[in-house]
Amino acid sequence: MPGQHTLDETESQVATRLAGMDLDFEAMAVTANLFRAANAARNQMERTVLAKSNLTWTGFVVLWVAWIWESAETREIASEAGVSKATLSGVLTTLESRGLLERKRGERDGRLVTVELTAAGKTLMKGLFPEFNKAERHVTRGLDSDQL
Amino acid sequence: MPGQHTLDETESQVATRLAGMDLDFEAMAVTANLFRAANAARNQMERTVLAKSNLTWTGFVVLWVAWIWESAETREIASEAGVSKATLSGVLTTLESRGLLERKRGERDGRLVTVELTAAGKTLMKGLFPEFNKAERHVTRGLDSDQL
DNA sequence: TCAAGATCGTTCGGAACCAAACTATCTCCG
DNA sequence: CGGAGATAGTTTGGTTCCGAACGATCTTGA
Repeated sequence: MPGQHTLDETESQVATRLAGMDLDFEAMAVTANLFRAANAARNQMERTVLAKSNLTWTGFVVLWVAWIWESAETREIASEAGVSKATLSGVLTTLESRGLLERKRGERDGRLVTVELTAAGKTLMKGLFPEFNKAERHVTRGLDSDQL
Repeated sequence: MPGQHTLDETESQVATRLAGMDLDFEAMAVTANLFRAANAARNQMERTVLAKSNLTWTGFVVLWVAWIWESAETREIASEAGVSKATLSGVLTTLESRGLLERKRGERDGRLVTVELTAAGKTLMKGLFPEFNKAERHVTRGLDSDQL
């Protein structure tokens, strides 16, 4: 998990390099660890569980939101998934072309688009999610030390 | 920061939708919060501090590593930045074309490439990093509640 | 010596990602 | 009504991102 250098080496290098600056080293460490943990977890999940279904992390999250909410509006999915609407538009096109979900124009409001999983999409999530959760459990184990 | 639904609404929807499955809801919540926090922090930094210098998060991290270590080998930067070597190759090309860093072939080992900031790159980091750190401090404030 | 194998960075193809510009639709108000 | 402005999703252009395939270079062992 660490790079070429140990954490101590990095820390000492950082200390000398940034000497004399008015910095918050704790905030630095917190964000660094936050991203290290998030990145490690994401890569782990993508390589193990998700790769088998040829899904990216974002693709999975999008499917998950639509699955949980039966059907969801795009701006809601974008917000939940933490991506821009532009990105979501592309991801939806990808997933739709694989037959995992469908777009439907809003009837009351013609600007809106709602997303709904197809039968294939539902089947996929039903089988995949428990496995995903098992991996989550594995990944989060012993994570608390990194958080503090 | 939240989506269309409150956390409670989402939680209740999740509970009914996933009833009867053998799941670890705590692990689910931990990873969800981890990514929410990381994503929010990253977007915040990119929009505020980094956008002014036309840098992405990854670009900044790459510059940072090379800056701290005076000069760094690419595989080391990739590891520290949490990206693949393929990604790093592209990012280095981008940053090099902007005159912020230089690639140098290893003399002893012709396979290696070391990266070094140019004068412009050093000047940029010297001015940018304290500001970045200030934003980090702001972002990490009150984050601990999300972590637990 | 020199051929196999390991290691390093780049390239390639395809997806994710965003801001900004754009189209379509709805709402508000005169 | 009907135009001005707000809102939703898509397109565009350019960067990031990855795995796999690739050349170049080093190492190892016979």
